[in-house]
Amino acid sequence: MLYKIELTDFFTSAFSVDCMIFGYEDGQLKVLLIERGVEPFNHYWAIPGDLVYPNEDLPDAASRILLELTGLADVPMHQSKSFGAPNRHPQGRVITISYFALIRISDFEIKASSWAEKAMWVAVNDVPQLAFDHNLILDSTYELLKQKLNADPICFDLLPEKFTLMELQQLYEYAFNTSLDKANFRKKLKSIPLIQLNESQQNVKHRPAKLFKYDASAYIASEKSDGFQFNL
Amino acid sequence: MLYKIELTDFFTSAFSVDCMIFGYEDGQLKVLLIERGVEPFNHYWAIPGDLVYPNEDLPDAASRILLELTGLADVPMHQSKSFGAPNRHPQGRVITISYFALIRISDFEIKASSWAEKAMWVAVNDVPQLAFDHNLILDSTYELLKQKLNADPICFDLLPEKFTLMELQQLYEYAFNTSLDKANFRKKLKSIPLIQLNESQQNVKHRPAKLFKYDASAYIASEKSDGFQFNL
DNA sequence: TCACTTATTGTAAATCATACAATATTTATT
DNA sequence: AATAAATATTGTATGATTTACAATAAGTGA
Repeated sequence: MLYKIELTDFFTSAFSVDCMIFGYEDGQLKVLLIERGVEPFNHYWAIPGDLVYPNEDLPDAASRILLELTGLADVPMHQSKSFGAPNRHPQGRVITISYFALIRISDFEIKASSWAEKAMWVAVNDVPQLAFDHNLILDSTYELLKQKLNADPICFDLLPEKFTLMELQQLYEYAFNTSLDKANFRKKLKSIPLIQLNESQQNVKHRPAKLFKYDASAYIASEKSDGFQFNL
Repeated sequence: MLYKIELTDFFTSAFSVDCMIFGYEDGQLKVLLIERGVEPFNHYWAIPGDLVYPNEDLPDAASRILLELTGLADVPMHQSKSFGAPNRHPQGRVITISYFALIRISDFEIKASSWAEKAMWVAVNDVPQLAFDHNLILDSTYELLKQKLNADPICFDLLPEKFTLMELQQLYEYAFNTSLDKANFRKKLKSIPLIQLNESQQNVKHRPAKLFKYDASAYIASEKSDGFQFNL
């Protein structure tokens, strides 16, 4: 490390990055939280985050947090809102830039980093009171995530590589707290390039569903509207 | 002022707010830029911005910039992205949180604040090379603005209070660089509460169009979808 | 009054959304 | 092996929305 950093240097004014890690498991959209072990807000659950290093770009700081906690690298980071109310941190002025990442829970185990022992997946509809203004950050980020789920094919980052159409539908049903018609949902999916595999679900006690893969390159190739839509 | 602030205090690490002020005039969507009078980037055009004061919340800083430059208060501020590349500011680590506001150009004159003498409205499609990473900031904010123009009825913040449907259409045509069918555009507008006034355009050398007002309270009353749409 | 220009409304075809029904395919049970 | 149960998958009819284009209306200026 090139810099010797004292806490007192940060706490005249500092910036942090908070990183919400979303995953999908057991039919629920979940976010990875950690239990704080120090004051302030000792023993509160919180969004993982850290101060930004002097020579570190913001997305790099967010990726670092993700890596330390999950061991995952090369995951796209989505910037969410920034928060800077003067008293949001009791010990000084800290502005935080929030990010979120979507990962496949099955792809990894929570890593044994310093915080990671106290990490927990929590369903987004079941989040407790968090440290600082973290409920505010999480709520507004969840709203942004929902917007992006409607606008971009990022749902596939949450699902296993091979998934059934029903799993895809249930992800949307959970995220938007709604219920969708199976037949009509499949018709909407026709606008998205999915590859049907010659494989089926295993170990279900009924007719198994076909597995599908998302064809990202085909999606990129088909240039999307990008223009006027007007859904006021 | 409660705080004595030295530049050297800010420039170990500091946060700033940049505030893009959009207006609509002469059929063009424009943004208010200022010419810098100091190094670095002396004589470059830039997005108006300032360091955030120690006890100031971020939207307040953005509103302060808007007020100083235009004399307008109580204008909703929309948060855009934050930028923090380590070398984006040659004199130190400055993370900026960007905001934008939509105003009616006709409502005001540029105020004679310290910067304001060098302020200029520039069409968003005709922005020169700017100081720092301000082109990046402006481009990503314009994208965000377009998204919001499709999702929320904020277009009316740009138009005069009384406007013709053709003016509204031309705003969208300019913003999305497209051309729209007049008849079909009006059908889309049926989903938005507009009040037709008993007034018409003045001083045009052809049949004058009827003037309309936007009925914001009626829009709020009609709860909007908020849910699943899926425009992938 | 008439030509001109733009505003405004209308209409038919195509496309998409919705609700629901029907069929298909597998597992579990007899 | 036949059948029931459960879910997957496809189909269809209706209505709503979008689209392209045409027709009509209502001002201005000569």
